[in-house]
Amino acid sequence: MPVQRADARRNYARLLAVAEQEIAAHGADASLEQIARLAGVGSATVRRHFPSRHALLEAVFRERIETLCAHARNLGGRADTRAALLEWLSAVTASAATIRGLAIALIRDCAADPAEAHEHCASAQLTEAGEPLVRRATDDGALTPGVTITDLIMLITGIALATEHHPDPATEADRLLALTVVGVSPRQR
Amino acid sequence: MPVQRADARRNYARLLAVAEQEIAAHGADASLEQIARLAGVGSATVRRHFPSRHALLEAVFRERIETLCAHARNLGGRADTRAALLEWLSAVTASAATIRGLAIALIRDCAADPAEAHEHCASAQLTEAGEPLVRRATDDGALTPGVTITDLIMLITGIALATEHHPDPATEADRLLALTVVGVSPRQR
DNA sequence: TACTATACGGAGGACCCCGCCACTTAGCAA
DNA sequence: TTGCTAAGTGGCGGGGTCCTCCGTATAGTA
Repeated sequence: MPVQRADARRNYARLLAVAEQEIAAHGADASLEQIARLAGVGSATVRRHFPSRHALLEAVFRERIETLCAHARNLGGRADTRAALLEWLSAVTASAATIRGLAIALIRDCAADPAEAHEHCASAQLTEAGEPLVRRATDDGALTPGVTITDLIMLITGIALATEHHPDPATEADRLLALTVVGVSPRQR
Repeated sequence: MPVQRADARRNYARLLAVAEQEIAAHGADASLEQIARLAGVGSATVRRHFPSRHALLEAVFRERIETLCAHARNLGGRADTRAALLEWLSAVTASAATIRGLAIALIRDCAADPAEAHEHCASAQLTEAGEPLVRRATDDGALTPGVTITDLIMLITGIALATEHHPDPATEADRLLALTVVGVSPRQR
């Protein structure tokens, strides 16, 4: 198969740039039509490059997801496994709460079209990257047994969604994450 | 002002019944047009009785919200303030996770049209009803100081949203709530 | 330069939300 | 019972989106 044509690549890049702005401005259900208009292409071209809205979201957030995964890998060597996990969770929360549409993309692709790129979708990538941190923390006794990386990511995306309409999503999300980590009940002895 | 006309009341009731089914079937953004069609009325009639989609959601979930509020009041006399609060939180979680659209309605009306019935919207009602439970638990030292009823409701709606696409939302949501209450880290010491 | 697969844009159908306006009808009064 | 009137209704048109299909332009190659 020959490589993509030059104009196709150009359009792809322009769409991605425009989409990022539009999603930041209007959330995960920004108008695809509007994105096409701003990028100066026909609406069919959008659908050609991104078959589904979800595909577009994944593409827009890919870099950020990869950064988070790299962050997790970097933390893999830390001696303090609990601190490492918490730092990463905090970073993920910050991204999910700050970048509009990311949280929705994360929950949606759990239940996206089945058998459709289910290996390297955003949430799967995060799960895979975070899993070692969770495992090490659990082995150290720094994490309640039974808590999975999936649980943690679900909690984070939930927090991000719930704080989306808050005046200051980032700090509120971080607060809620802290509560979740420590627990809502005080240490009883 | 004269009371509503009989036909208006009839249409209202039919719309409410149809809307409940449609929202259960298709989520919070079910088609208003379709609801009108199924109820056998014009689409304008829907908008007349429910000026906004959010108004419709509130109306559909009102009974359930009131039940939850009553539940909270009933628990107000319990000696074990911690158990009372937890029971109520669990009940709210179950509703939010089970009844499709409820969680979305709850977060949306936090940031709904400002100055618009902000007193008796669903989330405000829940907040008001749950507040005494939280206060009593805090006074008893059964709740980490600084945790507010708003925090708890946000966490719950977040959990409900995040588990929406799970095969078994109710149990998963309850699991996550339990984690949140206890905290993700094991008791140290 | 000529050809062809690749990529494109726009038209058209289906759906939805929304506001407007002429018409129907419930409920009251004579 | 009969009329009246305002509350209530339904449908239409405008504007928007998503999505598919198809004729056309063009990048890359021979």
